[in-house]
Amino acid sequence: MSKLPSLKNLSYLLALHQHQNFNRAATACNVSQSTLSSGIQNLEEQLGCQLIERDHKSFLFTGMGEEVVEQARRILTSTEELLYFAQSQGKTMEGPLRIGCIPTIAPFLLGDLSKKLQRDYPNLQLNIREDTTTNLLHLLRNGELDVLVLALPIDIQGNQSYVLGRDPFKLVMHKTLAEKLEEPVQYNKLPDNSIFLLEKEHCLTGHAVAACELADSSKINPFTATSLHSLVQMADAGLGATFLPQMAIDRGILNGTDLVALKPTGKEASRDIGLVYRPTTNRRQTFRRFAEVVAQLLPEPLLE
Amino acid sequence: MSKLPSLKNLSYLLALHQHQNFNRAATACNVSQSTLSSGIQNLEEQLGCQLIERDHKSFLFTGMGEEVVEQARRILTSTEELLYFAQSQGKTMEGPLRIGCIPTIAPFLLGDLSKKLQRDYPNLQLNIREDTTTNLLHLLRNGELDVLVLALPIDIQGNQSYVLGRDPFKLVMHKTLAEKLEEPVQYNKLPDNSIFLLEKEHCLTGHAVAACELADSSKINPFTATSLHSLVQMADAGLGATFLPQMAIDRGILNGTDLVALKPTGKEASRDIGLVYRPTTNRRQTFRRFAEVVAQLLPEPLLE
DNA sequence: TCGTTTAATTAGTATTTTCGATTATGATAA
DNA sequence: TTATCATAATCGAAAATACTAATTAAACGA
Repeated sequence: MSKLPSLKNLSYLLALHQHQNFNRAATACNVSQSTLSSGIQNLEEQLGCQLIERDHKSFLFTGMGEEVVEQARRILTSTEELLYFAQSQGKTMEGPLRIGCIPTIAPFLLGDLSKKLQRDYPNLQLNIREDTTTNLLHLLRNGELDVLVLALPIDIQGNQSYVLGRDPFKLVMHKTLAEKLEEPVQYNKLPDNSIFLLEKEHCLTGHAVAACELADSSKINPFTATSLHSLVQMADAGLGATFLPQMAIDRGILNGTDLVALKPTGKEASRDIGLVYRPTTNRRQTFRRFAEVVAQLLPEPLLE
Repeated sequence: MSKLPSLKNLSYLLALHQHQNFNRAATACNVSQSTLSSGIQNLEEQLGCQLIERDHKSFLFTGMGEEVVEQARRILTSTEELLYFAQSQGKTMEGPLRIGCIPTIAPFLLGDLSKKLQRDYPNLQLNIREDTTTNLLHLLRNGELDVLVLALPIDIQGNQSYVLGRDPFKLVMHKTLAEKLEEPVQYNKLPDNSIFLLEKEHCLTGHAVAACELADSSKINPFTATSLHSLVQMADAGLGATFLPQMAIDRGILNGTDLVALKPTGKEASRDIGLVYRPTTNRRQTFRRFAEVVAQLLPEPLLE
């Protein structure tokens, strides 16, 4: 069996991929350009295939090169995790914690969360990324994030997860519109096209439609918003109603508006908030503790 | 950030864990005992924690040492996979393929399968392990196997899977017992304690009970068998009936007996045969092609 | 007590890695 | 056109490291 590529050379490859320039990559690695250059050549020789195409002056990663980069990133991440795990003697709630969170949770959770975590666990270094579910899962897979706070259920693609709590949906509309309605609101009392939702990239939309038994799509306005705040503004302008998560309402998203929140139809009109992490992690203890802290900030904590 | 541990030292640690002896481990690594010894010490220093307890003469892995071994095994496996992937230029159906298979599938599949694979893909080196579902999943996780052929549904623990085909259950009994029965067999026509099953370690048992709607446990004999062949012998001796997968019957497990196979109750009286692999694999193409070959050998192939 | 087996240690050697300087190539500006 | 700049590859010397053989020290069994 031929010799394994060295982690050092793999990290050179990653740096080169990131900086797309030998000198800058070398600087980032704290080595000379020649070291990095020969490291890459070495790697290509060991792997027996071309990773980058050199066309004098510049270069380009080959398809294989890109694949190797992906794989190498995972290997290096695992090794870094091993190192950190051992160095911290497996202690919980220490070291960097890279959290991914979706846009319909992040603004209503992370403020209080990071305040609390920084107070109670000063050795925990938080690093937060807000993005769509799909992108976050990709970053998790590649080891660029440690743990995700998402709305479930979703396809977690080979990761592990558990539910932290429930976040009820409320039907939000201008108070003048709400006057003649009683809870739970029957959607057929609403005019057609009067319910506004987020773009379908946001899982909130799907979850709300499912949980609130909003089968009658004629009530849904085809115009979609890009954020909860624009939904609020549209509703406040009297254009119609919308669904908002209780979390957002609790953090005052309706303050200064003339909107009221009503209970919608659907006996489980809520979304689940859950934690997702790689099955190969060695930080389950930390994630568990983290989960408990997050759960305390949810409208309906649900953690055995 | 401190320096990453080297793959070499990690492999020394794995060898030591495997051989539990510095000399033998060193020999296995093709290095001298002193090299391995200092490699381990080096590693302990880098990781900043004790991995093995030395009590003069002998040694013992610490808890942390065991954890590090687990993690290191994954890292090395990934790196080996990367190496092989690159060296084979990502070609499919080449190189070693380490297959795990359960005892109620293996004997009726692997003969034909390996013959076929060796003929069509001479560059594929098969390596087959037969064990229980639980053990196979553990070996898969640790990178000691590449792909599993199992009966689904089961908890695949963060792995990925798909179904290859269906394998119907048949109720097998002595022909004299079968004379007065009609298909599908109503279990209440059978005497109490007359159905023999495998030990509960075999998932076949659970699958059969569920799929064949065998709720009435008074029919099940508490004595359990350890292999399908002993079930056959017990049934042939007239002790009672049993469930066998169609695969086994097709490969002639009833030859030379006075047993007949009847259709049992249950509108989906069958188990699914599926493939399981790590989500981080880079050999999906190979697994897919492999799956197609396996599917062709199943009673009811089911692969889109 | 002596010989055996074990892992750690030591000192010398071999190998690998790294750097700085240099070269070669193309792009850009004068 | 020529000079200048930026890029990546190459080369030889220096530094760091990995490795070995021989030795030590401790434990065990005959």
